[in-house]
Amino acid sequence: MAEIVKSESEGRYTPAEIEPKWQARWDSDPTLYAAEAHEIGKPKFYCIEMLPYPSGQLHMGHVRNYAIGDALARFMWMRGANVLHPMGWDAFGLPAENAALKNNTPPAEWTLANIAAMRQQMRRMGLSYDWATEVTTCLPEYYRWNQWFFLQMFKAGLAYRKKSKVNWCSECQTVLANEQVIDGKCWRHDDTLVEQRDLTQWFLRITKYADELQSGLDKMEGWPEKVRTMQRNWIGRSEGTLVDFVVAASEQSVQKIIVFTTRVDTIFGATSIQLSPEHPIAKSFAENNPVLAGQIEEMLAQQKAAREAGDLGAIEKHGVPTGKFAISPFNGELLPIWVANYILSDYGTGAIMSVPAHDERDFEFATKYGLTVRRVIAPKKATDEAPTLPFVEKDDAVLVNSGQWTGESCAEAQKHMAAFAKKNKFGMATTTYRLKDWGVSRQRYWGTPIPMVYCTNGHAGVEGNAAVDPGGVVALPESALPVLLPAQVEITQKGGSPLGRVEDFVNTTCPVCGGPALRETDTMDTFVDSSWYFYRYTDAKNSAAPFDSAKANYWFPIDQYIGGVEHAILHLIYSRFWTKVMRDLGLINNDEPAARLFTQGMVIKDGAKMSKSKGNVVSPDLMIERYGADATRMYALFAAPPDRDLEWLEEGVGGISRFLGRVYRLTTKFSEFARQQGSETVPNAAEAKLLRTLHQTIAKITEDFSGRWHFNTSIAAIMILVNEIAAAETLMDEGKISGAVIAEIFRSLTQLLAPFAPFLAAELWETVGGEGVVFRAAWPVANAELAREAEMEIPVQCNGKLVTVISVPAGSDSATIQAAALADAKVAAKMEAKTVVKVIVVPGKLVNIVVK
RNA sequence: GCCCGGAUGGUGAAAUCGGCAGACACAGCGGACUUAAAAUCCGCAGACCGCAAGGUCAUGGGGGUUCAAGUCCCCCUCCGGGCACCA
Repeated sequence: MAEIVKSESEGRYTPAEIEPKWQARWDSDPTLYAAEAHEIGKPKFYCIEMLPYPSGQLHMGHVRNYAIGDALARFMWMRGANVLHPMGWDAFGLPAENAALKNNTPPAEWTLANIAAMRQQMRRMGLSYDWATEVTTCLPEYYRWNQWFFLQMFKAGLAYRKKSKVNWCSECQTVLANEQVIDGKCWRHDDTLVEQRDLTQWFLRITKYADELQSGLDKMEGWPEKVRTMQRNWIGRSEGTLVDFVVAASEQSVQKIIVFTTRVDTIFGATSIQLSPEHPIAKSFAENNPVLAGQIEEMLAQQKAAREAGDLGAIEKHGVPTGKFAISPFNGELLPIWVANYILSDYGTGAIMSVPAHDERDFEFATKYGLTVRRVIAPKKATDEAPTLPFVEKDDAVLVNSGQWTGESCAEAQKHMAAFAKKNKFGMATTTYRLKDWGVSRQRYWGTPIPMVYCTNGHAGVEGNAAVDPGGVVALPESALPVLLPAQVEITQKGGSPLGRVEDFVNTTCPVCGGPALRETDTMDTFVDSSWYFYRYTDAKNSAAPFDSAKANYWFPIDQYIGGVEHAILHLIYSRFWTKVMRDLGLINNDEPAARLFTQGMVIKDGAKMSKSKGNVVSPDLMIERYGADATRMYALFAAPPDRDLEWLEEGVGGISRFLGRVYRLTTKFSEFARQQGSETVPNAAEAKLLRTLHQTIAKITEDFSGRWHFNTSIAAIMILVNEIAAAETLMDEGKISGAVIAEIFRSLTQLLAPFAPFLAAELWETVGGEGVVFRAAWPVANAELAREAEMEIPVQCNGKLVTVISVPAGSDSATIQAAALADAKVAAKMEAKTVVKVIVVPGKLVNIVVK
């Protein structure tokens, strides 16, 4: 064996030198992180982290998100997959306009400068993105396809205009989608109450897919249950029955009140009909009844106020009788018609049947106004006392006092009664949703122009408000795309769409008649941009189509999508919708965008989410400067499992940095041996021990990547390995560990580190003489034989309490273990003067001796 | 109100299938090296009692199942998140 050359002058670990060196090398090789041709025959792996808004600065939440995705992408490369790992910029949005106001910089300039800065930060982090596929949503080469999709949806009847109540944020000076209103406040301004305004706006018909969006969730096993639950709640599917109640003695034509109920089985217990104050029939009753009209106005005002306060539930229930009656089609009974402030016009039909005996709210209301309460549901098992009202159970309950349905279970009766209603043409089973169509118009500048014009010649058949809509709505032909966003725009907070003040933009010609026309001056919600961006990654330079279907079909669905849970309702529902639309347009084959979704936890400092307002922001740049990118990202993976919140402790980053320094020192010190291709010999005890830990570590990390993603324990395992190598340092110095073993240990260690600390791994791979790029070197395979322990430590308990730990040869059977346990001196002492009742031996785990 | 998470040392956490609770770190304490400090290395460390050997108590609380419970079952508390007069 060669003499060990000790190098006491080995260099210190200096990430500030190592990292820029490798960063420059990687930058100069555009193929390094590029996906390969589809024909390559490798399994594909599409790994994406959610694209950031280019605010100008990466924050720790980004670092954590990208550290997870980057580790996975690198691991998959090392496992031989064809990996697509792209990055892009969600570049339209209000902050650019705010910055423009503040700094007098055009939004485009501000945004592109931020992108350049953040791209550089990402490089500094050592993230493995294929920049050739970069997507920037504010560039015409991208947003022209938003416009193209909008035209396809318009043609398909999925994009339409309507006047309706919309959410208005006075701070943003724009309309918000329902999904952007959080507890009655703006998603960007949590101190700004959202107002309700009547405006004519563009909507996308997401409700057409409500059923599929809901049912698809059941099959999405690769998504967190939490996200699926949130989406289920949001879509709010509800199965029930529509029932027509005819207004008795209608003077004019027959008036029908259509009621939606999920409990048609309780209909014999209905003792009144309650209308929403906006209900057309309520309004018709008010026409000749000024008192009622005034009361309805009051209730409308209450609802508006409550809606804006974000707490509809807080309204005190209040109603007024109209003096009119409706006929129950099931028993011909006359029910008084009321108008009530707790009935919402935008859910169900805006009218309910009130069943006080079997509904909490109806009971409260009936009690307040002294309305009749009639019991029509009873527990299946008769009890001495009737249950207290309201009795809302429907399982193990049956109908009473309900005509021919008396005695049926609630579930049976619901089916039979809906069928009866349908047969007799006064109702039917139906499904309603809480989900509303997606309002996409924004009265802002920095977004995708909507490719529609209004012809001043007013083509026939188009409805519209003349003030807003001077003429007919005309879609531009595809050849007119892109509708470019004008560069010179005065940004003010004055309200109204900024584009409306750009005359060159507004005035155009009608593509149908050639006459003068006005352009739509609203822009699209930025969530349109992010609804399909990951398809564009697969063919980012395509100027003839949003993407090539063959390419998208190769890569989709996304194998792993990683991001924050804050997008559970917004981006993650919109992009599922967009996927289904694209599928129905024949562009793609997949029904869902992502096979697996992972939502990482937040980064916390001093017990609160990092934010400027709390002053607890830690800058990634500062961490990189002090400890290096490797230590920074490795800490983000080490400090907590990825799905939990992570407390940022700078001392912890220092600890990781020291650990990496130890790895660096040991590896460089023994690099001469690591370069040797030693011949296989039978390992001695110390060698076997090192190899055992190594192969256990390989097995553990490989498993962590494929299942639990608990990278904190993966990194802990690497630390254990390094601690053991350090403990064997003297033996290595003395030549008692063969060069072949040293080579295997250090090479594998370098590879195990590669997904977590890529800069150091690249440096050490060179040091140990590894061939090619470490991120493409085949991931080490755990050798079960080498990983096996020779001896097993078996705890011995007496009545469940630990007495001692014995050591037996690995693989010993129960009898051997039991004999060894009973032979132990400490065990014998414990059992003195006692009777052994039972001995439990779990091979490989423990022995428990039960004594009396 | 309904639905999803979560609660383990001074701190972040580990225990993957019911089998030694606290791996791996951070902070702390002690020591080596140093004129000194930093860096590095070695060691100690759940709480309580005890000089020690050792013992007792401990995974938010209370019950239960089991030879054995952080882990399973029942009830409760607190924290985070989602939905909510949704008929």
